[in-house]
Amino acid sequence: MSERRIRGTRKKKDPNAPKRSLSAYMFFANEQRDVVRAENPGIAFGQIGKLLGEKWKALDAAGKVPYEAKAEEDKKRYELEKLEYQKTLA
DNA sequence: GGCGTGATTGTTAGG
DNA sequence: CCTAACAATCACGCC
Repeated sequence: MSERRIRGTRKKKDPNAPKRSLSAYMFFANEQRDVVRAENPGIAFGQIGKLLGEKWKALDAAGKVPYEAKAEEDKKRYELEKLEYQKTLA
């Protein structure tokens, strides 16, 4: 039953809440957003979302590499904040 | 020792 | 301001 808790009501979890990190999608979306939207002037968000996601994997495992790479480095970013958060929280 | 959970991340668009 | 598809994530805490 792991239905990704559809973001209905974000609840607080930690006092400092370091917030995890981004995902490969976020980095990929960062580039697609201006690209996809540029090719789809006036496209509705609902369509972009789908069209974006299908293309996301549609490109190539190596294509997402750069995004993955950033996702990994971003994680480290969160890793640090969370570490500091734990220490400061404790 | 292995497990599941929840929380979060960012984009788009419009009322 | 918020939500919803789209996807990944993945660290955290726990017995």
